[in-house]
Amino acid sequence: MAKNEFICDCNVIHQEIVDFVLNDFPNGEQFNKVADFFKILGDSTRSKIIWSLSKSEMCVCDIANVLGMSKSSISHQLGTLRRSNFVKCRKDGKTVYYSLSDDHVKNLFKLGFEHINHN
Amino acid sequence: MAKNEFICDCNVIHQEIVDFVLNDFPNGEQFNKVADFFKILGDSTRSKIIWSLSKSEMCVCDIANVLGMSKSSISHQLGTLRRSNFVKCRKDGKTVYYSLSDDHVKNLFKLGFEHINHN
DNA sequence: CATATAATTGAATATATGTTCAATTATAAT
DNA sequence: ATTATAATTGAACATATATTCAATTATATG
Repeated sequence: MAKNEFICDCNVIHQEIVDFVLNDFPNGEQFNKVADFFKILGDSTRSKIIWSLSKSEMCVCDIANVLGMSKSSISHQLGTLRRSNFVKCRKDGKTVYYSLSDDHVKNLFKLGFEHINHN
Repeated sequence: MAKNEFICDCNVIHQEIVDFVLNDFPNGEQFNKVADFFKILGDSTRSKIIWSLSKSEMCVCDIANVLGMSKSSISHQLGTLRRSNFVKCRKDGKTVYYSLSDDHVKNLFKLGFEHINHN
């Protein structure tokens, strides 16, 4: 009994195509990682933060003012961005300054912007 | 009264930085579009579908078999991908064949994969 | 026409996620 | 020490989203 029968009630499975695609199919963990990576960019608040930091290093308060949002929500999002290595921070007295981790993110983000303005 | 006072309880706002960043800040709609764009890629099921379609045109049933998921859930996700123009489809009899809309998506997706394998 | 099947759809459910609010931490200043 | 403030944190809440299930549509075939 083919494993297909558990999943599908079709007769027209193109087995050779299924096999071809499955042949070098990355493992699930790979897909989770890519998805998690893109997910970070998939929120307008975070994308505004990334845009802002691509212009200048900023403290939490600056970002809150630019976005017109509470410091708390910005801080939560910065935490998310920090944990997924999109941004880094340095502390100076009571103030914490954030900046983009590297240009890689900046470039990919720009590609996204180009994309939406092209279509 | 500065508009800041509504948002922030800080004294150390760097007004010149805030102004500089606000100077050519895209409107909210732009950020929504970019975020929505990345959000589509930010799900492992959809990223598996995109990977699969980057290998070959496939019918719904083929994809369900490759991913080991129900036809219904795949069809729902294909609907999402179709509505946001990531994939296109053609009908042949009872079968619907899906493929990627263009190489742009494919390339951006590959960048994501490269990214996670570099860090 | 009646039946079979590939695919879609809508409703329901469960889970994930973003923001708010209140409390807390860490640092500076008096 | 006490007070003030920039930032973080956890819990609660509301919203968004992915999958399942059942029903339906569209096409092909006997």
